[in-house]
Amino acid sequence: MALTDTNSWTGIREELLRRIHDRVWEPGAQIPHEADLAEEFGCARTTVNRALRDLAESGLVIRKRRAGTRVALNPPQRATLTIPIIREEVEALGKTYRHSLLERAYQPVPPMLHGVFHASLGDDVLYLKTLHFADDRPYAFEERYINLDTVPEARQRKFEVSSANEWLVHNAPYSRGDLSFSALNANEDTARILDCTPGTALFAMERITWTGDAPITHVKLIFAPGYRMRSRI
Amino acid sequence: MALTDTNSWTGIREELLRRIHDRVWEPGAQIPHEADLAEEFGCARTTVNRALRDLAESGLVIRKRRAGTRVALNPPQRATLTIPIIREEVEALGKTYRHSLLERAYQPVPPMLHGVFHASLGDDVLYLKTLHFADDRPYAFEERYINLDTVPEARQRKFEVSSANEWLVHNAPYSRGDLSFSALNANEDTARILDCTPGTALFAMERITWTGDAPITHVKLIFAPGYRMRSRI
DNA sequence: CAGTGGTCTAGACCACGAG
DNA sequence: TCGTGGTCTAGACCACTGC
Repeated sequence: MALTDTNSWTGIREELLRRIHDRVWEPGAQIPHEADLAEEFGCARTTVNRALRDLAESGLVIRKRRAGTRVALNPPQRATLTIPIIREEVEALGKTYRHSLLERAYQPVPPMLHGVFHASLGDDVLYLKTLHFADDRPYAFEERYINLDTVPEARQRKFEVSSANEWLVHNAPYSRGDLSFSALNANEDTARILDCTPGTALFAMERITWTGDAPITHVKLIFAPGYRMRSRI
Repeated sequence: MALTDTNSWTGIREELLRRIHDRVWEPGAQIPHEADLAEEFGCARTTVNRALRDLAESGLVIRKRRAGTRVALNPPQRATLTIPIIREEVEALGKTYRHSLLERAYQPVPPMLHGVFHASLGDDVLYLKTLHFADDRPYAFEERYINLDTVPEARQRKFEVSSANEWLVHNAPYSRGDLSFSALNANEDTARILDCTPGTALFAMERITWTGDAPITHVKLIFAPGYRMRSRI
């Protein structure tokens, strides 16, 4: 009866979705085995598997060996957000990008990062302070620490032409990263740099990336007032 | 030479990842066809396909028919963030959750949402103002509009015991949602409700969910000071 | 222990889109 | 147009885990 192709895995996925939405299968209820569904749809079990795997990835069903597949009780709302390189983000807005390196220094690991950059405490890290512009207006302020144990080549780079962001993406691929987002009030310095009033609420993103167990870099990005991060479920 | 199983799709994925990280295949370069890789690893093409598909999903390679597979030039940083039901988020922190309904009213569609809730302008929407607590401290303040055309049953619900959030998740599954995150300064009202100083920077999330083309609900959540949203790449 | 999902195979046909 | 990825099949064995 389905209008969709029940022979393609996407078609099967749509039909399964429909049954979940229409409460043919209640939340928490177990749904038929792959083998049964395959028979019902007249396709190979692999195809049903593909459809169910996709639903499981989006969190709508929970699959366990032996226990079968159940409709999720509290379908988590998963959103994939793409964090582009700032230059691309700005250019996608139709604006002209440029950035300016405010500071470049070798510093001891700051206390905040001791737990993370567990490099020998005497060692220095490369500290970079960058301001990103969109059409000559401040767009985001970046503070970055680079682990020189992991990326020694960074010593040779000035990061004036291409930003550390881009250079690292191309030259020190990470395998894992921790992200966090928050809101903070602009202090005197930040306000001056981002050209706003002290106290203004600003959107901030922090990120640490790792290659295996070795931390590569820690970045804190503070966006100019009015920034919104968007995503779609 | 690889230490990983080269017969499992995850093993193959790790080996491909290694070659990308080690620059065996430069960014932008084309990598061998599935068939060649399958031969090299001594496995079925399907298995290589699975590994490559996974890398493509995470944005590390770009696949096109006829054109082959290339290492992405600017691997976008994709993060999957899971937005839980607030009650679960609070309980996961080991705190006690409760919520309090501050207001429940039928209102005309607010101007801000005219473009979205293109219901006949005379129609009312259900407006809800809720405060979420963690251990009796304000956790998040929620303002919500519910489209009664889409979810007429909401009229019957008081939303005092179970929150609108949970009720909707269970009773009006959405097919699509738009999310945005921002920072804002607490105004007098918000500050009073969230028990903070006016002007404090607060983290806010807005979400509109749809079922097909019909909007279900618009929510704006403003979190108490100090909130961080975390994610992992 | 045994049932369920997870994965792999070898082969086939198809759809897209670059050249 | 035709090479490349996308998908489907029928069958098999395996791994996990609830019963």
